[in-house]
Amino acid sequence: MFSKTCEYAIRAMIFLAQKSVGGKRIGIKEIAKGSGAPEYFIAKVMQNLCREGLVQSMKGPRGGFYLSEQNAQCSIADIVRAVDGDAIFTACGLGLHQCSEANPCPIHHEYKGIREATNQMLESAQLTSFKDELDNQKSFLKLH
Amino acid sequence: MFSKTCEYAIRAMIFLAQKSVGGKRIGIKEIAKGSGAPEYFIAKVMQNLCREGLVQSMKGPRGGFYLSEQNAQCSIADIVRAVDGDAIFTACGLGLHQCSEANPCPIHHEYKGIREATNQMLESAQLTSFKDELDNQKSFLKLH
DNA sequence: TATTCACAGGTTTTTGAAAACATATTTTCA
DNA sequence: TGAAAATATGTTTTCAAAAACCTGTGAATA
Repeated sequence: MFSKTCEYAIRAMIFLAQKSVGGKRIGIKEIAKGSGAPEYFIAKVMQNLCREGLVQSMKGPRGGFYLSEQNAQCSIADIVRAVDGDAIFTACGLGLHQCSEANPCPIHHEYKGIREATNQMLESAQLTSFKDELDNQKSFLKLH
Repeated sequence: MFSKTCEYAIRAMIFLAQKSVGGKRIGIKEIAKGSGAPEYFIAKVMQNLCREGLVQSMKGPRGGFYLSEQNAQCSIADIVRAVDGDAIFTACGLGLHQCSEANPCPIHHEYKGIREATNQMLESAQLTSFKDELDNQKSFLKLH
């Protein structure tokens, strides 16, 4: 569904959503550990997300990454768009570039339904909504 | 959604479903052209599908690939399983191996709904059902 | 029965995502 | 104000999927 990079990004952002309360900064090492992603790799991904404004960062001692109030409202869909682009929201299931409503591939209409359901799911999944479940151990990011 | 290899495979099988009527054999060159896949690459994919029994083949002059009656009943899901394995039918949306009903990731329940809808769509999409639409130009495999 | 056609299948090459590394830059705080 | 901490960024390496190549093998038919 998502690229490996995107999976790392989503996990890192959810981890941040749980840990970065009140603008608290979280170091890249802790993020890497908490999201189960390679440190150097997730560092680069976080930089990109930072440049796109989905997350904030601060250098220096006691620095790290953190979420603004607005960032906490962002959805999984926002992260996916930033990392994987919008192919998942628009691309043909069979990889046909010329597939469209007017020129549908054999599974176009069926696939469209799936795609729309996926879009809606990803758009409505906000980072804020994950914190409570994680805190109450109703969901988990890693084996505990 | 699918690997590039799998997209080729699905397209090739749909192409076959349209062209191989009454057990008529279709050469690999025509399949490559008709599915828009690299010739040598799709040849290897077809061999694998043949070994798994999803398609039949015959060597020699006037040889090629063809679908048995039973093969024509096979679904997109069957092809996906043969090429990409069943990860798409079971894997966690965030790529967490330990994610399960008892140990759900933050998007587990939402994603499960999508996955089940996808499964059902792929299982019910049989090759036979595509031929008519393609013949009547209600759907297309390539730009015409 | 020999020739030719087309799939079978092993090997190699290419490509791009993923991961790792090294260095620069910025910020904090003693 | 300088040392240390932490992100920023460019470069390199690794690895697997994708693509290409080449020779082997079986079947049809003239």
